Amino acid sequence: MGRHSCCYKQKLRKGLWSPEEDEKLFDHITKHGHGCWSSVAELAGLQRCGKSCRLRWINYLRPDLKRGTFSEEEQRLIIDLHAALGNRWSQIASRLPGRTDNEIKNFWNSCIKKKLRLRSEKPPDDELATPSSVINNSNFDSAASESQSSTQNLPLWFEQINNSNGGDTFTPTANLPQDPSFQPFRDLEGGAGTMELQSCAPWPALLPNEGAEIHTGGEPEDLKWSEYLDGTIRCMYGIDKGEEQQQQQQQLNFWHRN
DNA sequence: AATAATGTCAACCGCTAGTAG
DNA sequence: ACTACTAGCGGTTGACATTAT
Repeated sequence: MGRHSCCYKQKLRKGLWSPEEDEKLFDHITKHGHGCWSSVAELAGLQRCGKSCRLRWINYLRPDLKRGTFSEEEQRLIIDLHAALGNRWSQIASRLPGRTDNEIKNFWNSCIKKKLRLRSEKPPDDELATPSSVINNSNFDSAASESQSSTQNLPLWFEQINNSNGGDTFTPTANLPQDPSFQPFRDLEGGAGTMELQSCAPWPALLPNEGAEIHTGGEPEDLKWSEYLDGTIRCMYGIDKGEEQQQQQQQLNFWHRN
């Protein structure tokens, strides 16, 4: 299977949509529906490929879209859903009416990524840093079950960063590493593409699976943020590949019942 | 005020899955 | 079974806006 055929077509417009193009597309779809996307552009009198029209409709023109920043409730939901589903943005978006997968993905990659980065880069306050021995599974069990079963509470690490305004007033409260050169992942000897989540990782307040292996499929320096976060969250919540589908199904069943 | 650095977000790219012929 | 095509997805890019120096 090759590329989408429209990619080969010449003289099609790319880049930002003009108000006139938006109007043409909106008018056409509200009157006739989109039908086959590849024919929408032509029928609407647009020099665009069908793929571009579809994206513009889904991400911007759809009348049921919600605008503006994410509410706290939505943020909670995104974090919970990402913990359960990983980078399945479309599935996450399907649980947030009026929000698009693109929007959620952008939110995650800018806002939450930044918060995590801040968290991992801030040197710990000596009096607040807690040795890894404080971490224990009983702490995690209650927090993890709370996080997974409820959308009422943000994970502690997120609350801490969120409340810090991302500025100089940041005051970590739990489990930060003493060593500023601390790296959350370390190589396992002889295991290419395999890393271990260090104890006392800088972002979560509680770690369930200290020492759990994370298979990244690449060298540490090649680790992408999505993999980094996904691996982190899997480790935090004790989600292994085998159980993941089952958990996802249970979660979906729960949602469908409610 | 000018420039650089950083953040945000719309849009594109490349891929897979599904489907019709 | 195979091919051609579309829909949809997640990753990435790049233009523009904002903030820092």
